[in-house]
Amino acid sequence: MLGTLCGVDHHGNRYGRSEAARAAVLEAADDLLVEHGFAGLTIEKIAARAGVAKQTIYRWWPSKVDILLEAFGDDMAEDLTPADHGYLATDLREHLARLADFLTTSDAGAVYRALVGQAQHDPQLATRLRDGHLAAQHARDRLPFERAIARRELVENLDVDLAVERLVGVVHYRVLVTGEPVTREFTDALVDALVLELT
Amino acid sequence: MLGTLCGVDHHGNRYGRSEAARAAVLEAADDLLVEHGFAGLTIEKIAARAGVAKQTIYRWWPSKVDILLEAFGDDMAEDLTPADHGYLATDLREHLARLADFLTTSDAGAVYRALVGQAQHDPQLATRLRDGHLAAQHARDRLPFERAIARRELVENLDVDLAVERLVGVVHYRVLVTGEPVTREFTDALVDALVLELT
Amino acid sequence: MLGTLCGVDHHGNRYGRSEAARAAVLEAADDLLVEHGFAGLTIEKIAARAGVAKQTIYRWWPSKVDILLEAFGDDMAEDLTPADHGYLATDLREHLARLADFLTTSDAGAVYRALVGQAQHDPQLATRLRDGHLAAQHARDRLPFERAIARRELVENLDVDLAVERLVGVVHYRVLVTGEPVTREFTDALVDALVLELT
Amino acid sequence: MLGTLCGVDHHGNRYGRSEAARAAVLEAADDLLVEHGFAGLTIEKIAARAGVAKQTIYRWWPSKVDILLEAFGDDMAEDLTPADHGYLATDLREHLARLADFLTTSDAGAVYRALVGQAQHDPQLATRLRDGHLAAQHARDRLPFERAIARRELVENLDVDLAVERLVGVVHYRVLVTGEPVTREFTDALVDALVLELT
DNA sequence: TTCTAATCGAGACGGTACGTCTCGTCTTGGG
DNA sequence: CCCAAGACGAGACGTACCGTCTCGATTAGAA
Repeated sequence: MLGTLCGVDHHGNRYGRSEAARAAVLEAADDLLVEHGFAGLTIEKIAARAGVAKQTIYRWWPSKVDILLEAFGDDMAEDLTPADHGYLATDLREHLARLADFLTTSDAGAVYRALVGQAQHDPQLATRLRDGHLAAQHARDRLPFERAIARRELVENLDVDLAVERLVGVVHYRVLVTGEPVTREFTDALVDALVLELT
Repeated sequence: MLGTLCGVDHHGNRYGRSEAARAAVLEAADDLLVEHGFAGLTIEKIAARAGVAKQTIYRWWPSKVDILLEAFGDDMAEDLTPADHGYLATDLREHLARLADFLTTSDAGAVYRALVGQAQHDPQLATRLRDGHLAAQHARDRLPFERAIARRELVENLDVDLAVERLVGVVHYRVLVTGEPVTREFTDALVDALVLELT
Repeated sequence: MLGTLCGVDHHGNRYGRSEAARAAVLEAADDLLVEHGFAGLTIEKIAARAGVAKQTIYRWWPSKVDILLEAFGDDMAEDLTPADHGYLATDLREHLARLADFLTTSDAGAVYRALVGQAQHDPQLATRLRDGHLAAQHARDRLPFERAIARRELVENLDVDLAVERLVGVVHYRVLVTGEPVTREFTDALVDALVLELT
Repeated sequence: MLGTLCGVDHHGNRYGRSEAARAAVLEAADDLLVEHGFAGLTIEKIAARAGVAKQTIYRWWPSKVDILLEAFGDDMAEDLTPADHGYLATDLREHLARLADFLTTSDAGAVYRALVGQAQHDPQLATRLRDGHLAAQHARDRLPFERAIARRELVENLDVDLAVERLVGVVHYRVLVTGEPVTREFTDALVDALVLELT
């Protein structure tokens, strides 16, 4: 949030930027990405759609991926924080199903896939994505395991990072590489196999 | 190979294309991708670097990803066909280590990552990539498991596809998403956990 | 003239530029200058009006004044070459009336006035205008006097340059500075006074 | 003059405008015109150079030519009021020499040339220039002739306007169009020829 | 041997988007 | 009420590539 000075609808002043313009740009970027894909997402079209001058975009965002990063915001944290059901298997089943849903059906997931795709060509974006979002998400992904360890459901010296990657990685692979559907049956089977192995 | 008619250095004839031009384009594309990244890979620059007219490129390749796909060629099949050591664990350990090496260090791996990245923005490319290369690779990835089933090392009704994805997917996740190094220790641990679980 | 290769209607080739594009640009520039003035004459609008890409303009003309200079072309030579009536007074009367008409009513005159105006801010344009057109026009302006000297109507040691400026300069002053109409009465009076003085 | 309230150095008060800001703007405009020419004279740069907000300029001057007009002020009246020597030839020689000097060497002359140049693209400016300065100057230019008529040096029914233009116009032509130097010899010759013809 | 048709290089063409610049307007907090 | 500061919508600037086109030269099998 940019502070109380920015909430008013105005055309700019020396003490703060236009919140209306900022919101319009983010929404336009989101819409255009979903409608026309990453290639169809140009600064020119964002500006036109948002009813905003190009210069206003360049003033606040260095590139279109910065717009997407800001539009992406905290969607991941909001949608992908695992709930605590008291059982590891249940926690993981729910969480992985949510992850699959997020990646394949949500608008935020579309932005995420575009960003990860672009990160293959842009090492700087890759770094920012990892530091800004993936690290935090990884910490959230660890929670079910850590809770299970705390309640003695799992052994203490478990390699939690590896366990997380063995779930999350497989789902990502389907989404990003093979493109096969990620059904509830698939994620449940993935979780069950792992939980069976670990306990 | 395009046959004996194409090998000569010439500026055109009515029965075949210039093999020299074809090779120059593929090499220029490869070089530019490695040097300047996917964004710096333009038809204009490929033509200039290859000493070839733009029209010659457009005549034979619909887009720059087609050039990359052709440059990518059968590198994957050559580098990533699993050897048969007689033991599932050994086969998988070797294969996964090769995969990690291919993805992170080889030129072909760089092209592969660029193509997968671009496929996030280009569903048509995604389809071609899957049909043309990923399906074949998946079949090769299955070989160690199928051989283990044949020699009764594994049960017959094993979900081989799932097992493959639980190995390959995790490595891809590290390479494409988190960017963490994929060490031999990591791939061995991945294989050992799976093999222990399945046998 | 650009040679026989340029007359064909095409979209460009390595041996010549598109005459159609060139003509469209010059005509569009002329039209826009007359309609919207020099300030409303932008490369963007010329391109749009001419149905031509901006790059095509930048390829051939360094700036919009170069377009005007080319559009101006040889209009001055065509319209302002004094005829020979055998009498100094008649020659000058006709010539000065033509000059007034050219400057105040013709499209080429509008371009000329814009160029002279712009030359006040652009010394390089001033030089090109003088070397390219004004010098030649001055030579033409001298013709009636030189013919009169040849036929002994005027003395041999007459300062022809000064005489020319005393006619042409006054007309320019009205057109460029005071904006008063330049009537036939005015130009005739100007000529008569001078001729009376010289003979 | 704007009164005693305006002389103080302040950042705003409710009774009048800042004289300091006004003077800074005029001086900055003058400097920028001389240093970078008319094209380099932008409201943005004037504001930056004068240490003044753009809005302050737009509040008081509709456009940059208005600033120049105000900066131009009464320089013409001060420099170009013909003195009375008692002889037509002397009056005119002095006056025309002063005019040439004013147009070619003074700062005010540079502003004048820029304004006349811009007036070729801007009919409104042309009108204001004529009504505001040129008419008054023309009246001053007539003075030597009117004094000569009064003292019977010239006939009463002389076309004074034409006579003025035949001197002033030729000098303007050299300055604005041909760019040739306007020497004392030239102006003297011009005057002498006219005076000889009229008397 | 000459003819013919496809390919080659070169590069001009109409476009689209880029990122920068300046315009003239607006909104603000302080004097 | 004026001032500075500066964000805003607007739109032109000159550049880079896009994908299409036209051209003359090159080439080798067919006539």
